[in-house]
Amino acid sequence: MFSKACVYGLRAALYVATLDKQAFVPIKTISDHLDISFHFLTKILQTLTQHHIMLSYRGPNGGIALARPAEQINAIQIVEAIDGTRLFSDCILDLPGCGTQRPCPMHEQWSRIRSEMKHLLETTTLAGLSERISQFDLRITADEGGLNSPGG
Amino acid sequence: MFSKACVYGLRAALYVATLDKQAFVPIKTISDHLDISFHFLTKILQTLTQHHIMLSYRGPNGGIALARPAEQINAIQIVEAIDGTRLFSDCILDLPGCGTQRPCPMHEQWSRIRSEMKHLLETTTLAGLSERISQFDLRITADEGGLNSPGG
DNA sequence: CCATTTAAAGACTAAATACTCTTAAATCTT
DNA sequence: AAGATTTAAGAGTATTTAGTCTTTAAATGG
Repeated sequence: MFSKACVYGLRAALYVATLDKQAFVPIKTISDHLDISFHFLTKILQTLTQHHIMLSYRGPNGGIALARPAEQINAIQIVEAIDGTRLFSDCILDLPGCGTQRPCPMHEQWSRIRSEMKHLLETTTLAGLSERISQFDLRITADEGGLNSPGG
Repeated sequence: MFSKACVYGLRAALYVATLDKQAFVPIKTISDHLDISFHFLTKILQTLTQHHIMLSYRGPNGGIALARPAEQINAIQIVEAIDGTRLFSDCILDLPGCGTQRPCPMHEQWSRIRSEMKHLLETTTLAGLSERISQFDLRITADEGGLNSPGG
């Protein structure tokens, strides 16, 4: 579905959102918590800062932070920054120029699914996800329990 | 979304369905029409014959054919044969064991989309697609017009 | 100014995907 | 039996994605 980089980007951004601090969070802290390769995550977050979704700051007390309130960052911004927009535009049979003018036989049906997928990602904000996490003790790590569990 | 192999497999199976013949169609014919690498397509169709979705026959007048009526082959059978079932089971945040028991914060919403996607592929038969193609002169090739256009 | 902490940048390696090529095996025609 | 046609099988190559490692640059604190 999404690339690994995209999934890691989503998880990392969401993790920062759950901390709900003004301070910069070191990437090492995030990579440790989410069990993602530090160097790989650094690259992914570089992309997000280049797309003005996150801010970075070097040196002691540096790290990364959300570029704006979590209410104003939605999943699709992250997905499109990392994986591009092709997922939401390409024909499922990969035919160039497929559209209402010259549709493939699955165009109509697939467009519907794609729109719903896009709509979901557009209406899913980091704030919403973060709230859901704290409310139901959901998890964004690969470990056993929720964020508030021992070890989490 | 789907791998190239999967997309080619779908296109090839659909192409065979549109021919609506009992005869075996040489893979070369299909690869020429759909502009897919012959050797690559051969491998993909091998997978489909191994999954009993298509039949193959060697030698002159040989080729491949649908293993059963086009009404009984749906898109999901082809997708799962080539790309596996992970697309319809994996967590969107790639968390192991994500499910109703230990959901990730997107689990509920994503499951809905995934179900719709799966349902669409389950109810999309080669017969249905084939009918749509002939009815509206839709295309499964990368060329300009529909199947009945000059050159098609 | 120097050591330390942090991200940025870029080269490098590994694995997965997307092909290509060669040989073998089955089948048909003559 | 010989030769042509076709898929099967498997090795080989290319490209993309994933991940590692090293060096550089920015910022802080002493």
